[in-house]
Amino acid sequence: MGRVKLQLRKIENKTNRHITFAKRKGGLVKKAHELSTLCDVEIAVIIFSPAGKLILFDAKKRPEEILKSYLNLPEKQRGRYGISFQMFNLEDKLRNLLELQEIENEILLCNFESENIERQIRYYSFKSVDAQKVKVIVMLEKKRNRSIYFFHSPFKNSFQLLPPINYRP
Amino acid sequence: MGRVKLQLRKIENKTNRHITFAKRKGGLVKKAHELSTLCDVEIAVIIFSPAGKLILFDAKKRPEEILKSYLNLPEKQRGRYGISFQMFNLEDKLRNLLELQEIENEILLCNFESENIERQIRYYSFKSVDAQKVKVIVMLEKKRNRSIYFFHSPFKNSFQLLPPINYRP
DNA sequence: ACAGCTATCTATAATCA
DNA sequence: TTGATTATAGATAGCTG
Repeated sequence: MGRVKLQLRKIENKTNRHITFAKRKGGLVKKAHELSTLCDVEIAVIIFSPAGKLILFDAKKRPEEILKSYLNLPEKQRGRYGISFQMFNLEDKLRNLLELQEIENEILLCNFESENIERQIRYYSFKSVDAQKVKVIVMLEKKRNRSIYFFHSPFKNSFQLLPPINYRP
Repeated sequence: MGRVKLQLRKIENKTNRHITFAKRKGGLVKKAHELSTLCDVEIAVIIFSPAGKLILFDAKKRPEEILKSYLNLPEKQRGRYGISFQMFNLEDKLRNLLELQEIENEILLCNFESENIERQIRYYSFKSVDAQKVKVIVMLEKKRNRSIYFFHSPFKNSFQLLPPINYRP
C-alpha cells in the first residue's frame, strides 16, 4: 500500500526500515485487535528483533488494562490458561536479555519489598521503564503466578507499557 | 474494508463470523509475514479461540519449512532462544486440550518408538493431523528440546501443519 | 462451508510541514 | 528526526454460484 508497490524484501535503508516498522507494527496490532473483537478470539502478536528484544501484545485487551487487572484482581480469579503462557515466554526471554542468573534469590528479595514495588509498577504503568524495573516487575508477577505485558522497541533500548501510537481500541 | 464499514464488535451471526475469521486470519498472517521480511524481525501470531484451541504461526518462515528444519537439523544447531518459548506455549495448551495427565510416561513411550514416529511426522507434515498425532509429535519434540508449529482451526477440531490458504510467502 | 468477484474501505510509501 | 497529508496499493463485506 502506498504510493509505490514495495518489493517484499528487507528494506536496507535503516531509517526507512524503522519508519516502516513503526507504521506496520501499528497496523498489524490494529488488525489483530479487530479480528480478536469481531470473531471473539484471543490473539497475541509477538515480535522479536534480531537482537532478541521483544514486543508482546494481546489484541483482546489494551495492555494497560491487562496490567491493571492483573495487579488488582484477587489471586487466581483469572485462570492461568491462555494468559499465563506468555509469562513463561517473557520470563524466559528476559532471563537471557537481562542476564538473570540468580532469579530465585531475587524473587525473595522482591517479595520482601513487594509493597514498594507495587507502587513502582503503578507509577510506571504509563511510562517508559528500564530493564531493571522490568526485571523487578516480572519477578514479582512470576512469584504471584500472574502475567504481565510489555512493549519493547527492537530498535531502541527501552521497555514500554504504553500501547503503540496507532492503537485505538 | 469492503462494501460496508463493519462495526468493531463481535459478529453475532455464526456463519459470517467464521467467514470473516477465515479471511482476516489470512490477511493478518500476510501482514505479519510482510513486516517480518521488510524489517527483518521474527514474528509469531498466536490465536486462541474461546475453547482454548490455537493457531500458531511464525511469520518469518513457512510453517512446513520450520517443521522440516527442526526435524532435520542437528541437535542444538539452532539456539533455543526465540523459537523454543513457543514450544512451552503449545505444550502447555495441549496438556489441557488433550488432557495429558501422564505426559512423562508417554514421552518415554515415544522415545521407544521414535524412529517410527519420525516417519509419521514427515508423512503428516502436509496433511491434517488429529489430536493424538499432535500429542505424539509434541512430546517427541519436547523430549528433543525442539519446537514445532501447528495450525489449529478454532472452529473445527483438527490440527493442520498446512499454511493458511491466503499465505503466499 | 468454500471459491471468485467487485465496490468500498483501510493501510501506508512517499512527500511535505 | 517526528508528525501530518495524500496518492495509491491492498484488504475485505457482501454477493453469487
